[in-house]
Amino acid sequence: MADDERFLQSTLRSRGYRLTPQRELVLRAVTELGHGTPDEICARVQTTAGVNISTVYRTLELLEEVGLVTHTHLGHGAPTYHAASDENHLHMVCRDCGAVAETDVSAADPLVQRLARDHGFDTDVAHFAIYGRCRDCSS
Amino acid sequence: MADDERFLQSTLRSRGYRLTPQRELVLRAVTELGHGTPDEICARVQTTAGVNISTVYRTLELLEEVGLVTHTHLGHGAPTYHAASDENHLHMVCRDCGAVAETDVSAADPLVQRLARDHGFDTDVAHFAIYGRCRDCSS
DNA sequence: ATGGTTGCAAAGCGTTTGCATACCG
DNA sequence: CGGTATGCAAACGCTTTGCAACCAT
Repeated sequence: MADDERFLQSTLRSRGYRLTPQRELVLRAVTELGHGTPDEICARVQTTAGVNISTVYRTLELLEEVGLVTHTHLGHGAPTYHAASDENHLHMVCRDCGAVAETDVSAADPLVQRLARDHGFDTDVAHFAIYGRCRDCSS
Repeated sequence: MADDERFLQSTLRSRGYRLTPQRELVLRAVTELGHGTPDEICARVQTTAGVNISTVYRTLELLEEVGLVTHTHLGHGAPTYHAASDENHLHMVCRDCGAVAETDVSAADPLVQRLARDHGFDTDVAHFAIYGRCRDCSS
């Protein structure tokens, strides 16, 4: 049994969940893709095995609950999932061309600190994208 | 003819659009509500007249294009529209209890300036909510 | 009169759910 | 074996679209 399979199993079982082939496949797809919508993740899994889209949704929710994946909203469409092991980054989405750029979460440190101080709010900066106009579309 | 009706008419006509009763009604509903989803705006309009939900969607898109309304994503559900004349504010959404609090956009000034300097990115901070955990749910 | 605008109904996308079957532990 | 997890299909919430009738200019 591979190390990460064992890790996944213990993570799941400690919360009363079971290790299934589907759950391994979905987690592997997310990790390999880097990021993807439920649909993209499902498509990726289909290249090697059959997993139903409902199962992908249920599995992503479960993997998020146990802390192995997270999701981000880049716009009105489907959210993007990525492995929690991925370093956290901010997504900048251009309102005009739709381009998505990334930057370090530390750029938001002053905002995070201010919301903590003024409102006791514990911010997850990466959950929503930053919206605006990119350099190219500003000119 | 009322002043704001005249203003709406000139705003629309200068771009080749027409002034219709539906457009007046939708704009008034947004202004009076302060903020609302397309559905809520439609319901508000229904109290005085019949406007189809498709027309509400089309009208909100048009009013946004001409700069009279804007919308914000507070979560996975329907976006929230508000009159552009409303002062801009940030929405903080609690991941646990769902509470929505507001704060001034200036809280994000350092972030906005940094993205402008480092990436030439012109940020619309209010378009997406700030996600996290509120004071009550943090304890 | 002419072309933008509306209402309606149907289709669309992304997601959730009920239920019988399958299979993990 | 007991109960969780899956696949399937149907329903769901929100939004867009095609089209004929309507109406602002």
